[in-house]
Amino acid sequence: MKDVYMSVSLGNREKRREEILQAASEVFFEAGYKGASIDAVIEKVGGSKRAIYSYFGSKKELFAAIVTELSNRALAALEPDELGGHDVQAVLTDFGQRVLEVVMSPTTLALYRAVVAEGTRFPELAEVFFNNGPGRASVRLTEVLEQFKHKGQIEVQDCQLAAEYFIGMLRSDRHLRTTMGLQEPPGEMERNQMVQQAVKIFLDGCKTHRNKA
Amino acid sequence: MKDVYMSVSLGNREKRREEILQAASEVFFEAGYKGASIDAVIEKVGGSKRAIYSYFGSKKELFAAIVTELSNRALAALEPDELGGHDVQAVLTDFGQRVLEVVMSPTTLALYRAVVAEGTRFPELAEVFFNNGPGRASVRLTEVLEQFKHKGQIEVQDCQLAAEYFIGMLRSDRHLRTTMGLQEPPGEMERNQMVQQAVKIFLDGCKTHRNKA
DNA sequence: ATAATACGGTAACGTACCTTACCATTATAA
DNA sequence: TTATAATGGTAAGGTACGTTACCGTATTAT
Repeated sequence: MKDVYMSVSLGNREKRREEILQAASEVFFEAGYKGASIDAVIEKVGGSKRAIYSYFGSKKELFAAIVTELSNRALAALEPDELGGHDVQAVLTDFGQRVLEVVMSPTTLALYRAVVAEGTRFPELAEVFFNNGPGRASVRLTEVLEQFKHKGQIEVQDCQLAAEYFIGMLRSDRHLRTTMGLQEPPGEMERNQMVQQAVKIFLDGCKTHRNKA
Repeated sequence: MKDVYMSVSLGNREKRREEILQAASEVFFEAGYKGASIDAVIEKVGGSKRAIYSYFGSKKELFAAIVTELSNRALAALEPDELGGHDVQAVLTDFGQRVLEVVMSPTTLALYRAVVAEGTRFPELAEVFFNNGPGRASVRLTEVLEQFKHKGQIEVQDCQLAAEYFIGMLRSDRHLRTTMGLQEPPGEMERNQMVQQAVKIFLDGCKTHRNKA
């Protein structure tokens, strides 16, 4: 009996915590850290402030929980990096599509806004977000590029810089506009076009070549 | 006498307005829109709240004035686009250095943070910032690329996309880290390296070429 | 069934802050 | 010099919000 009650109790507790976190993230993402109020969270999820303060200790910790836990989930979508192909172009295309999908997802965009806004006041959160998201991606791509470099398929001075540049191309102004709410995130078709162009420039460059390899 | 008094009075008024704007921008950039208080501005610049409300009508308008006026100034540094060279590489390098200098300047970074943070709540400001800054840059670069394309010096499908990608490379993860306060802005030497690599990849690509043009 | 315990809701405390009404002080014109 | 207008400072109104104290309720073990 005890076990059952315990597990049910814990399950509910977990579930409730999750509900609060979800509602809170919506409020924080919409209003910003300072603009968000505990009352608004309660209005969304029901219950009382007392609950929030028992699950999370303070507004600050609630925000921290949102950023760290949502960052971890966003990371997950980028983690299963098989990338086992042998063709540079195919690997880059696949990787690019995945990056773009993650980066342009509403949750990631909201997280990005929040972290940029509060990064200077919550440096630990900025680090968590960066290491889980963009950092992880560029580290992984750097490794991949190193491999191709050793195999002689690409020529590049600094693989890390190159990796960051490839990802930077993908982000580009489109990400900026989307972040600022000036444009909707691209759909799958558009994302594919973006990736294709990026891969092409990244591999072949723009300069006119008389003798193609 | 009247003229003198008038001009002095107006000059002071302009000067005072500028002082308030300066102090206010520091406060807003440090604390964020919601976190900034008129009292904090007064503590920095002296005088009384009454003054702020007579120069600007409200907190919102004060913020709007900061974003629009500082955006305009940031633009100025990117405006004198001679770019008259005939060598693609030289033109891109020059352009890249200027972009990077502007983009990584403390003021631009602070503006960027503020606009990303509040963009969804102040869409007009996001538009002003974008059109004065990043938008202007990519429009200008697009024109330049079109020229080189017609001259046959570069091959590229979509010049606008290419332009955005070049600028995206320059921004890259470094801009992200700097924006979030995880890293200091690059110095001139580092910026030059960044530009150099970006130009190289943008023009030549990374793929190994057996027959160089 | 009853005592003990944890959980959740209400209400209040204290603070911070935008905004404005009111007053003093200074500048301007006759 | 004196009347008038405008500018700048003080203080208060009104609201919003993070946090916690207090109390009722439900849950658990004897």
